[in-house]
Formats: sequence, structure tokens, C-alpha cells
Amino acid sequence: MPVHNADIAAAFEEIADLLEIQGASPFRVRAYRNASRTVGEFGRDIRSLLESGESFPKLPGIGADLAAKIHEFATTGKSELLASLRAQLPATVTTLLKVPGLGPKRVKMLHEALHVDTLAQLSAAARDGRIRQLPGFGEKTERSILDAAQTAMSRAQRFKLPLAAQYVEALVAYLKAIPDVGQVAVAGSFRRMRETVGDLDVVVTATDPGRVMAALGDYDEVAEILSSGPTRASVVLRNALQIDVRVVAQDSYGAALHYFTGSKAHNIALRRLAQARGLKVNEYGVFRGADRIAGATEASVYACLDLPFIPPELRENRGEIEAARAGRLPHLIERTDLRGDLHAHTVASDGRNSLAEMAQAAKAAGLEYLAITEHSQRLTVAKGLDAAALGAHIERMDRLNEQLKGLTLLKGIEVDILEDGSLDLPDDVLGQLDLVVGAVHGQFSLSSEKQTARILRAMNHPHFSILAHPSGRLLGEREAYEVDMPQIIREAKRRGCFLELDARPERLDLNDIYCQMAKAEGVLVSINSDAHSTLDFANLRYGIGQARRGWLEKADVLNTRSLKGIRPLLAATMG
DNA sequence: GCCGTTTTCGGCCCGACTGTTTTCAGTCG
Repeated sequence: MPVHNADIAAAFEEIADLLEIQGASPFRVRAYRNASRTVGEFGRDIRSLLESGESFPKLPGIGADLAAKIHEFATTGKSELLASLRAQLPATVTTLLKVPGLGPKRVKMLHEALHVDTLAQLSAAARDGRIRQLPGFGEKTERSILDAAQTAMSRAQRFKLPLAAQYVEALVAYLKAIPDVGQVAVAGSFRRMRETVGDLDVVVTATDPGRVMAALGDYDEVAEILSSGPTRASVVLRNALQIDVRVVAQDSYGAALHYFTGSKAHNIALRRLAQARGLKVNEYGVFRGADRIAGATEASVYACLDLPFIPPELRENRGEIEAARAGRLPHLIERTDLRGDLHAHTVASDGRNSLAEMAQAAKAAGLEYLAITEHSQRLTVAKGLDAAALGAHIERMDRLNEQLKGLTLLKGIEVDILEDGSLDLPDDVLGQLDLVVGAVHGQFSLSSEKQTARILRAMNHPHFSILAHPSGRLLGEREAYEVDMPQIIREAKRRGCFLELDARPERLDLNDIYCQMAKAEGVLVSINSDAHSTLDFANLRYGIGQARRGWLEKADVLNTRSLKGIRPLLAATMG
């Protein structure tokens, strides 16, 4: 069985869990968790890298020992350490750590005293009243464990950005209306524009925190209050979205916003930096001894560490602190930098609006050109166009272009990449277009070798401009197909074609890591709405968010070019 | 287990909330 980076990451995560339950050094545990994250985010497939004879690069937090364990797992699919840990503790105990309220100490106690190793055994023990008899446990703890165990499966969901946005914007408006409330800001992974969010963090400034806490409890969307103190509360909305609210004084606003924006890894790295300078950073500010020297704004917090403001999307401890220190932070792309959109549908295939309506909406979204890219004939469920239908569509677009003011339609197609890597329409038909967007819409489960070869062959077709949604993932529904993305990126560079970042919130494909890799290779990324209705241009903001997470600047993005600037770039891909 | 403008050994981010243990450990973010 081929070993993927995700398998190595999962093994290290399990090692960390098991070590933690055993009571190992928290720092040793952290080392494995860090390594898990580093491996999971590493852009290249480690197994094939090692097989090709390349040496494994030095990565932060991975020393000789962990590097050897990565090598061991990547080449054999096994880990001696993991095997020995599993021999000492049943592997299922790690699932208990996922239960809110249970950490390593309690799981160890439950395992040793009650032989509880599974969620089912946990529920049974709680129902029988056996848990309350353990030292450190009581009746309330037992009851909350029972509740948590029973919802542990269902609540492990993450939310896509537009849904989270809808709920949090309503809550922000509600909180802002409370008297004495100053600022209300959404922090956390939502502010960092992660592709999905597990919960929402809201920072509020107010003179009377108790009033905010009380008002939050009265919010009519709140289904459950998980915890509530003088300045901090966690609630669950009726749609199961968890919201953590923190109230601070105005002069701590920047420090609190920074703290609750995270990421955790970024915060830890920043605090270590502070510590080395004899400073302490917490959610109230930056302190030298007892003196608070900053905290009202995020910029003031960074300034104490001689750093410029770091945009939230970069705060993942993936090199942004080093870049900031060296004055090499990217000037990240913004929504207003987009001049056009190169992937959209109309009623001619599976869209909901007409050509004219889509053109109007694109113009209203501030764009000066829009490529219409209907599906091709093989995709019958989406009413894909054959050669004759596309010919008629081209004529309609030509006619409409004569009338349009301030927006130009580019003539394209989202052509299916067939299983053998050929394209779903004849060359002479594709050759009439301004651009060809190629996409995989079926045969998702080919081997990585076959899938990669299929896509590479398509990209080398004489008419091929952009590879659409390159990994094929649908967040929460379908994993990305197996494919050698670094090789595809290198081939795009050689071939001179482009990669899409599909801005639909369920796709966000390319992801941040591969955006960064494309940038490093000098491959332009096209941030496209893949709009199927006039409303979908609003999704471009999520594409911008993902691009910013991938360190992309205006120059790295194809469709920041003017119409005049982009025409020769597209023409060069069309033979 | 990692790492070095305090260090190759001895550190490793910091504070709120809960429940239960009457002074704080465990968990969480």
C-alpha cells in the first residue's frame, strides 16, 4: 500500500496521543504533533521523493530522530514506536481524547481504573455511575461526559465559509447593538480564511463585560451555553456552530484580536520571540515585567518585536515570521486587483442565467472581462455542448460583445479531460476559442500515475490554457483524487499554461499549499468564480482568501492583467 | 524530541473556566 504524507501525519498524531495518555513529556508530545502538521503540509509526496533518491530536506522541528521515523514510515508503512505503543495501550483510547472535557490524564484514569477504551464503553460507564467514583471526577463531570460521548460523532463537523459568514455576521450585528460595546471583530480561522471553520471566535471591547455575557445568553440563535465566565463564553448555535466570545478593554483590543486570530502555531512562535527579548505577550498586551508596553492594535504588538503587521491569512507559522523579520512579506493580492474572471457558465449548459445577465453581473462585480466556459458534450448531466452547439454559442457571444459596454466576453469552454487524456471536442473546434479550460469530471479513482499522466497529456494538447479545479476535491464530500501535483505544476511551467484557483467555497482548489508551490515555480494562477449564476461572483472573495493564504501577490495571478494584457498570454496557450 | 544573540543542557506560550481537591489540576483555545 502506498504511503502518503497524510498517513505519516496520522501516525505521528496517534503516537502523540498515545504518548500523552502514557504521561510522556508534554514537549516530546508536542514534537510529534508539530511533525504531524509539518508533514501534512509538506507539498511534495515524501515517499516518491525518497524513492527518487533525493535527500529529505531539513524541516523546522524535525531533527535526526523524527527524520529517521519519517523515513521508516514512508518506506515501510510501519513505525516501530507506534507498534510498541499500541501494544501497551489499545489504539481506540485515542478516540476518547476527541470527547470534549476528556484530556490525557482523565483518559489514562478511565483506561486504568475502569478499562474504558471506546466511546461505547465510556457511555456505559457513565450511565452506570462508575465514573463519578473515580478521584477527581464527580457527578457533574460524569453527566457532561455522557452527553459529550453521545454527541462526539455528530458534532465533529466543520463549516464552509459562506455558512459561517452568514451566522457570524448576524451575531456581530447583534453584539454591536449592545450599549457600551465598542468594537466587535471575528478572529480565529475565519479571519485567517481557512477553507473551513470548526468554530468562530469573536472579540468584543466593552466597559461592562457582564452585560455582553448576559446578552449573548439571550441571543435567540443560542441552543446551548457550554461555558460562561466574567469575560469569556462558549455557546452553540441551533445549527451546531460553536461560538467563543471574549470581552476585553479597548486598550487590549489589538492583543486580544491577535491572540484569538491565531493560529496557535503562529502565536507560540511569536511568544518565543518575545520571551527571547525579555517580553511577555498575552491577550492583554505586550509586557516588560509589569509594564504594559503595547496592545491597543495588532500593529503595536508586532512593532514591539520589530516586526511589520503580518496579514491574518499568513499566520500559520509557515515562514511568515522569518519573512517579516527579513522585510520580505508578500504584498498580498486583494479582491480589487482582479480584472476579469475566466470560468463561468450560463443556461446554455448548467448555469442558471443568460449570457447577458452574467455579463451584467460580472460588470457589476467590477470586472472588465468574463470568459464563458460551458461544459463539453461528454458531461450530459450538465447539458454539455457539442461542436454544433458551441458554434452557435460562439455566434451569440460575438453578437452580444458588439452591444456590451465596459465588459468583454471571452469565448471559452470547460472541456472534459477524458480518461486517456484527450479532450472532449475536436482540435479545430477548440481552435476557434480565446481560451480552453480543461477539467477532470470523472474517473476520480485512477492510480496517481495514471491520473497524473492523463492530466499531463491534456495539458500538452495544442489548445490548452487553464487546468480547472486541479485536485477535484469537494470539501466535506469528496477527497482530492490521487495525483502528483508538483509534477503538474512543473509541467504547467514548461508548457506555459495556467492553473485555476476555483473560488467556489466547496472547492477552493488549488489549495493554499499548492498556490505557494505554483508561485515558487513561476506558474500563474487564475482565480475564477466558476459561476453558475449571477450571485456566484460573490464567491471570488473566498478565492482571494485562499490565494492570500498561498502568499500570492497581484503579479502571481493571471486575471489581474487587463484585457489587453491577458489576450497575448491566452493566445500563447492556443497554439 | 528539538534547539541555541542567555544555552550543546535545560529550557520549551499563556491565561480563562470548570469542577471538585478547601488551594488547584485538568482541559481548552
